[in-house]
Amino acid sequence: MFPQDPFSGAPEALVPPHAGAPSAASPLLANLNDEQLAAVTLPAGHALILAGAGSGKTRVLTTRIAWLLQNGYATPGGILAVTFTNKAAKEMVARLSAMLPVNVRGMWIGTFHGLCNRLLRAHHKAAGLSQSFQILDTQDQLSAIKRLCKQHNVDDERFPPKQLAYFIANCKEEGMRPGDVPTHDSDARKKVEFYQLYEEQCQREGVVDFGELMLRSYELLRDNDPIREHYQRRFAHILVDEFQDTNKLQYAWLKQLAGNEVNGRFEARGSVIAVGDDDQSIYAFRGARVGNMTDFVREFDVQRQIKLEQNYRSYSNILDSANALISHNSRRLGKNLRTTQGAGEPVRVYEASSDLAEAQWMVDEIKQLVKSDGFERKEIAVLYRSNAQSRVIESALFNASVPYRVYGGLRFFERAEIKHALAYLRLLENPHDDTSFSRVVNFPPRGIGARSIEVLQDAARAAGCSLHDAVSAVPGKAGANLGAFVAMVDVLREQTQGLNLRGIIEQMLQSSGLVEHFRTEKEGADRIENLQELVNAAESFVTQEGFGRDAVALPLDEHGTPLTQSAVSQGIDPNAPVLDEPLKPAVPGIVDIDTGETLSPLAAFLSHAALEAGDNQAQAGQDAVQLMTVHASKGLEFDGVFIGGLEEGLFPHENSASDRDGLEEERRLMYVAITRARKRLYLSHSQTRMLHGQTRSNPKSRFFDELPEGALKWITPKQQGFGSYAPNSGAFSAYPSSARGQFGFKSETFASPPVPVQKTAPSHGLRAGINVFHTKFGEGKVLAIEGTGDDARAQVNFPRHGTKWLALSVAKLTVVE
DNA sequence: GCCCTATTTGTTTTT
DNA sequence: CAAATAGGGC
Repeated sequence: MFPQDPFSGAPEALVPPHAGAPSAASPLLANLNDEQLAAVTLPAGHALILAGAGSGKTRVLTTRIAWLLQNGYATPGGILAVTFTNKAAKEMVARLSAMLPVNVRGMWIGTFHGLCNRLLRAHHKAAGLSQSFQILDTQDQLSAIKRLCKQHNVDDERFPPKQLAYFIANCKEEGMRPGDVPTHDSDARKKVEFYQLYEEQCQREGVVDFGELMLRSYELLRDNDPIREHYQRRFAHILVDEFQDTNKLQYAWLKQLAGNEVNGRFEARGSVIAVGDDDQSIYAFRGARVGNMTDFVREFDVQRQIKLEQNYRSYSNILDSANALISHNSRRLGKNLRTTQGAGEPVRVYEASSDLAEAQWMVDEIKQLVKSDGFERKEIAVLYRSNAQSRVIESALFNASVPYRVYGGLRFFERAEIKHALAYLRLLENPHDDTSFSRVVNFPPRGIGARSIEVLQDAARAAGCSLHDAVSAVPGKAGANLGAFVAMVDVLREQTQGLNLRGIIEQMLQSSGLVEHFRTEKEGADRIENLQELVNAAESFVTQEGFGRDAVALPLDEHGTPLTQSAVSQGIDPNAPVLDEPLKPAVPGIVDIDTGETLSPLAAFLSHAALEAGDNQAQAGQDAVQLMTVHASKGLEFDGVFIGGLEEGLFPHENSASDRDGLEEERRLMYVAITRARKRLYLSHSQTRMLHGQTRSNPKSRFFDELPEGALKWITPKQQGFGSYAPNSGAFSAYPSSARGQFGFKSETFASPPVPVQKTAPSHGLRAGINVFHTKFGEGKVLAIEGTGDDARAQVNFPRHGTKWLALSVAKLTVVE
């Protein structure tokens, strides 16, 4: 029944006797349906769980882990759970700790890249890396590539840096080193050559990109028998979330952890449970391979497949629509969602005359939902295929004074000032990180221009060393300036020895001159605020998230002695599992459980910053309508969902509609969008749409033809002369009577339709400190005013777009009270 | 070395 | 239409 010895270290008797037949009624298993119960209590062995949208996938995954622990089938150290996003990983940890009083830190729960990072830090020598290697994010990678292009005079007409970055990432996802890439033509040869150069540069600088993180740890496992054996023995239970999104390399990585290839046949040791939904695979465009699901079944000789088809989310009109739509895809694993909820409201479909009218219709319906049906605004989402569509909707929502929140955009650790600060910190850890060096060598400006840097780069290349080491070879004034910079960083490194993370960052902010620089710069106020926020982020990283899942920071008893896991458990819950794993005492710094090697708090924080870009800080927490792309909505659910722009060329998108695979992915995307809705679903398309500055008119999406007529209700637009829905007829000049005022008018005067652009504003009513709204940038705070009349300019800080100078004669600014 | 203007180029996105 | 970038001028 159990082909391998899956519960390594556990006596055979502990293996549960049957699937789906738990012995005792455990509170853990309460309220699970049969399918879910079967999945949670699967016996040892590999399994594929096809989890439809809204079928309680995360719950099954976490309950499975808790069940294994509680019944002693596994110890925390024996569990590896891998997800794609930090959000999903966090969610899993949170739910798990709510279920069990177990120290979740012993478990390896995280993203693919997070776990790879952990693996590489623990075994950096075997992986050929320094322990303090830095992680390049996409931005860093691109600038590293641009630097390399310049150095080698690569023709960026023929080989745009972006394309090279894409090429390299692709090769790595396919598991190919430069030597493995086929070179048919001279272009391919050139690219591979460049790939090789890039690899050498990264190795020299001690940095790895995201793809490298995966590939390097894959190779580590593949080529190092003792390490692979160790982890294979250790991780008796491997659980993979969103399996349909794994790429080739990630699957290969999992196989390394799960077992060995013997005579061309894969023999697994541990027990792998893959959870996924082929119908929700929407990332093929970046290398995800749905085919991994069928490969998994074949190569792991999967005996058990469970389909979770019971949907707990949506009414049947919504679900029927989703089912009908997705049935038009070929090559599915086959799955049909069902619900016990009633039909619910029909799916409303609206045909608008223009994108403006469409947005206005959405706003009207949203207001209706909130007012008459008692929907919370944050339970209503507007989904669209591409980000460009959000603008009209934002503006319509704004004009109707409906609070909203847009997802997507710059995230915290991606902000320029934060990246500068991080670059300084990285130089403390690793002076040879040339990407970081280049980023801050002249920021704040210290008279080191492009010319000086060129000389330095030539010197570095000639000597085959890092920019840092080449500084002494640069003569003259340029050399002196460079020397001063390097000396500053070196002094800073000395000064911060022994300081805690907070101290290090604060000292860095001073010594680097960053704070000083932004203080003198007019737009600097909020940047300084962000830098302060970085200190806070570091602080909370150290304390609460506490070296987080990586640390062995144990709760202490009253004598300050670390508690063992079983003591912790017993102290909290008499029914808790007894897990007598010996634990190491809490130490400052991260202790890898296996190697005992420590990583400095700073190094840990830096990888955290690279691996988790942070939230895009929009005004969170408010009861606001949620705007996002369909991609971003995956995994979320809302009471009411609007899907706009359902036109040929847009959704399905023209760039994807040419081949069948592309079209099927678009259809899955639509499927994901539909299944986000719990109670109400609204679909719309428009006869005309502004795109790239041109009005285009596209026929309505073919997806409409694939939905069941019976579940739909077509709404004919109201007959309207120059009515409120006609474009440019005033739909957007009706300013709200509530909290906002048109710029240049006193708040009482809104009712009269103001013109969006106020040419002359003798007393414009703007002053530093008040909040304004801009149709593009959203809400922001006025920092300064300059000039008068037509020349008047205002400096405004927008949370999502940074600080801008806006000419008041041009910018559409509205005062927010 | 910085700032301003002309040109270009427009999916989806996480790590 | 509008953001990002490249190149020219100071």
